[in-house]
Amino acid sequence: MTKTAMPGFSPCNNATLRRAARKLSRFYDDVIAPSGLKGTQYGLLYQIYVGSEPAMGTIAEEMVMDLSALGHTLKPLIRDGYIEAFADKDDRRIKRVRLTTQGLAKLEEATKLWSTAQQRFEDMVGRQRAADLRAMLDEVAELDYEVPPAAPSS
Amino acid sequence: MTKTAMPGFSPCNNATLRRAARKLSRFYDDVIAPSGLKGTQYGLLYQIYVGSEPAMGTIAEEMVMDLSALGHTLKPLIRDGYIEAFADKDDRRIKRVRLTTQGLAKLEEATKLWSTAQQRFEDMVGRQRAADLRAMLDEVAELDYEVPPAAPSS
DNA sequence: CACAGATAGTGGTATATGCCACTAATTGGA
DNA sequence: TCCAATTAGTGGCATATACCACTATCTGTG
Repeated sequence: MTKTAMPGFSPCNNATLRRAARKLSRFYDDVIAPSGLKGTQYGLLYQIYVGSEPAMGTIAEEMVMDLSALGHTLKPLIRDGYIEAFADKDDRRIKRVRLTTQGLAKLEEATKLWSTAQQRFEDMVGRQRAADLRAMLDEVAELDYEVPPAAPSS
Repeated sequence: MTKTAMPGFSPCNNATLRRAARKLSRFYDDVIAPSGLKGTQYGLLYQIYVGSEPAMGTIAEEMVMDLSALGHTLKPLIRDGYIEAFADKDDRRIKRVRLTTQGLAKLEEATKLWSTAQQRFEDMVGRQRAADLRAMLDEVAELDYEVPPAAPSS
């Protein structure tokens, strides 16, 4: 292996993406912090808000998140009274969630903070470039990767 | 608040970035899995490899990662014998790390797998677009956000 | 030299996320 | 109708990551 001096950070798309995510998350987290929410939690509340009492599986799919991970992440929000869960009327396997009154208030409070973070970020990179970046990232999140089986012999 | 139908996933740059990171990480993780490493661990081994017995603080800075987070992440790799730590000769506060023989072998093994993931990803989005994306993400990771103090009165 | 202040890491705690094994509920046949 | 296969979530466990409080070192200055 050769130790080549790299332009930028690393040629690895994954490492680069994660690195940027760490940095940007910290920024949004810092700005949203006064509300008591983390950026991820804000996003989750928002996603639940825009959905119509979405099922957990639906949210997981939209957020490209593992279902069990979503369950774990939801817990603090339920514990703090921002979200409530209930079984679907027709299919009791399905668990739906909605914001509580308190959750909606918290979302509105956090949205004000979020706006300043969003604004500041877009002021720095440019509104259009931010939109382009999001489009590219949406695409990455939607790709159909098909991991090749290790032994496709069978 | 108005529930507007959004193009793409969410207008939030942070949520979009994290979502893409989840998806891409799972892909790289899956491909690298046969080596027993996670994508993040691979990236860390690589970073240590290209550095010259880097100090933890240096790695944390390069990876835009919290120092304590790095410490936690390093533990399994040390436990498994891929990395070893030692105190800097001149400043005993500084802890440096290097790959063990085993760690180097593992890095080489994982690099073969990583290449297929990297290749497949770039085949899907295009080599140039991937490079553009990385450049944009590098920029995001390097931005100087300056969170405004809540009470800038002083 | 002594000490206040700055630096580098550690450990604890909490959220973020994923995989796996398992349970509950539903559904599609035979 | 009844059971095998499928679907939706849960709980346990492990890594990823952050912040905070604390310890161990250095360093600059009187």
